[in-house]
Amino acid sequence: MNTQRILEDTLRTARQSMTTPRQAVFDALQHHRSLTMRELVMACAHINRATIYRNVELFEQLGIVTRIPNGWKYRLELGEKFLDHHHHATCHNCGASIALPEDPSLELHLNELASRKNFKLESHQVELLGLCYACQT
Amino acid sequence: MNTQRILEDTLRTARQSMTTPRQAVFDALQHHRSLTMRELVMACAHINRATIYRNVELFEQLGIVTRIPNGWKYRLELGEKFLDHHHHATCHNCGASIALPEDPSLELHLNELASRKNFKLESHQVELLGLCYACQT
DNA sequence: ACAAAATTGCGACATATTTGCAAAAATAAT
DNA sequence: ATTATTTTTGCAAATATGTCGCAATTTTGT
Repeated sequence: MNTQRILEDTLRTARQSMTTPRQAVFDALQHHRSLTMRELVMACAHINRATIYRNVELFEQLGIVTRIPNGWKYRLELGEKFLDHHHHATCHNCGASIALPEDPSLELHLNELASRKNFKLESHQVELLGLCYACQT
Repeated sequence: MNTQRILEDTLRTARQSMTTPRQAVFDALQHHRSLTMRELVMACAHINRATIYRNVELFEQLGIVTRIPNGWKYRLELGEKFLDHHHHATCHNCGASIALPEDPSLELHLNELASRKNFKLESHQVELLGLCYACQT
């Protein structure tokens, strides 16, 4: 099933309208792997900033978009409906955000950690911080 | 060794002065387990906001303070000089930040994940998101 | 107690995010 | 296809968060 279809279905199911700004936000994220809020606003020229913020929040609730930690800020990425679950490493020299391969055993591990505290796990974030290969010279 | 002593030694070793604002920031964090920046500013009444920001940054570099992820924001906590390394779960109903027990095998796991990508790991953040026990009713 | 060095407070600025509300667009009904 | 209803947008202003230069104050080393 193509991504456009998933987007439309997700919105319809949640009884939300499909609008030009929403399409623009989605397109920008689809074309750029990940963006900061600022970059997203620039990528969606002509669309009001407040509208973008509101739609990012909506998309996050619907699982269309995920905020990934990046230092003490965050970046935006399409959610698991579109991209496989994964984590990121942030290079604190060049700032790059590197996608890490899926690791099922890590997921199991976190599930177990949560259940030991009677915590009902719904999602999680892992961020590795250090130096990417290129910056290790 | 008591915490006050560790604080003073850490500052002295780094050739930084011990001042009233720095003591206040440290005390606030020691008494409240974790605080948002806003809460810290309120807890340190009479101390200038810019000074608090500057000292938090200094403390972070010296390992006195750590920023822990809390949704897409962060909270401040004393660092590993004072508290054992641990992660947190955030309840997205009541907002509570729950400290999780140390888990050495999780640490190993993350080290391995990093080395598979030739990434030089210096630190990491793990945040579980979901419902705390009290909010699961 | 003194001089040198480090730190603070202030006020202004920059950036990020949120809000109320009237206008515009999308959806549902006819 | 047009109209009525509901949702969403744009705007402008408010709030929040973080940063900066610099003179005044505090701390440190002698």
